[in-house]
Amino acid sequence: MISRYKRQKKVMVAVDCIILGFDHEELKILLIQRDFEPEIGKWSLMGGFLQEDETLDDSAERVLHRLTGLKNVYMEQLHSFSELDRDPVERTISVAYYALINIADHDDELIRKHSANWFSLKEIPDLIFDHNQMLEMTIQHLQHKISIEPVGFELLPEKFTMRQLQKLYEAILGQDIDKRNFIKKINALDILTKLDQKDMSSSKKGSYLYSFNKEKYDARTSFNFQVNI
Amino acid sequence: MISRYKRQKKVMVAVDCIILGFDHEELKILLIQRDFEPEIGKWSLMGGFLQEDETLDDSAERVLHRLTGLKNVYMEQLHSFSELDRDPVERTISVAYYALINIADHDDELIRKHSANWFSLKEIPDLIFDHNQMLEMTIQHLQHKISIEPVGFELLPEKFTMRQLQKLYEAILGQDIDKRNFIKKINALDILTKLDQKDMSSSKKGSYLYSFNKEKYDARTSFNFQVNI
DNA sequence: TAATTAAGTGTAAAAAATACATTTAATTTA
DNA sequence: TAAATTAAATGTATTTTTTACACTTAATTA
Repeated sequence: MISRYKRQKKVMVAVDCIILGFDHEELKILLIQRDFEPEIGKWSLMGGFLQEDETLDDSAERVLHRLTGLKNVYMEQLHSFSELDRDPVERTISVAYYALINIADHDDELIRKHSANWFSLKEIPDLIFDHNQMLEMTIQHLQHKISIEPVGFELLPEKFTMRQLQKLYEAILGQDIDKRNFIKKINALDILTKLDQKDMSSSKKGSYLYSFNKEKYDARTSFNFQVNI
Repeated sequence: MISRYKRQKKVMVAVDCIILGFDHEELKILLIQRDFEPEIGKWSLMGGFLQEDETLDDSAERVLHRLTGLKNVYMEQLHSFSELDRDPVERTISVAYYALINIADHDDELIRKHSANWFSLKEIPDLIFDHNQMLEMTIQHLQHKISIEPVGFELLPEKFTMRQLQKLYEAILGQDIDKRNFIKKINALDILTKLDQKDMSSSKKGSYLYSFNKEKYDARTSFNFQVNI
């Protein structure tokens, strides 16, 4: 009976990474310019093929590491894409992952080597295959995810100002938020540590720096953005 | 350069279906007893291999149809599983889908033919491979999903009572809900049509039947269970 | 020392969530 | 035929959360 498997066709499996960062109060995505066919010269997500000795998670981490030099980054599987003609060369299904990184941490050298570039979400070029669709799905997912988990901090440096945090939420949600209500809500969550340091770069007065307090977060019984019926 | 693809190994891709129904105030899952190796005799999700001429969605629909006789059912991709040894016969990645069906609609004949059975979520047997994990992930996902989309109606007959709807929410969320508050909240959503008919099977007084009103739902600007920051 | 700039702060009103118990409509039983 | 039974149907007061909205503060620069 084990021979049943033998009769089945195998397919190519790729992994594509939606790598997001936050810079100058904007969400940005890291794209590479392809130096190989098909679609040479066009912009694309960083991707790679699933190897025999790795899981999809492994594979996505490998792809991310190759472009950014980063490991142990927040990364999640998004969705698998399988339209028959999505890749014109050969039937390939692609499993998309998204990564949230502190944009300051990436390796500039590697990015240059891959002809990669950070793009603001407002000026995304035409990407190859179904990569625009993957990006759109990621943003939708992230808008939702941020209301149920504090994933935003993955995109910030360890120390950040309230303004930075608010601008990040605004960038992800695509809408302005009232400053006083935002601070009230964040404080109510009780997941930040207010530091004694100030960031002096943005104003004369300076603004206090905060850090995400994982202990406080883990101590919560629930993350209070959730919905009740 | 196109030859790059040629050097890549292909893998087996399977699709597994988590088929959920609602009966006797309980969430149930449809499992099959395997009549082939490996793990012959053990309970398992219904699955199949991705064919060359179909997308993953197509494949999942085919698998669902083979076991239930149903088409055009609510079904969504859940997650792709890829542990190296998840299938002992051969490296196989599996893309899990979940389907929500009206349990009365399935084809009994087909179910018998596949030695399939409905199991209450409280008495799930040990399943093959990582199928228990797939089921757990589905339930978690569904608990979340139901707070942002009215997917529950997929599990009910076209006409249902408020009590049925409440018991369904309770079954999915795993907690009791106050009857008055539940009705208040559902009515506030304004997505039901109250029918003139009563269901007389459950009480002497009878209880009014309702149907999901898709027009009303689509007319909403937002589904009000969502979260704000 | 006056002007500038972003940071930091509070309150009142509205909306939503929660806790909670009695009445109603029909059938069954005495 | 009256009384008992059963599940359906319904409302209100309290608490919590969300929203709208504008002035003061702390430092630097002119």
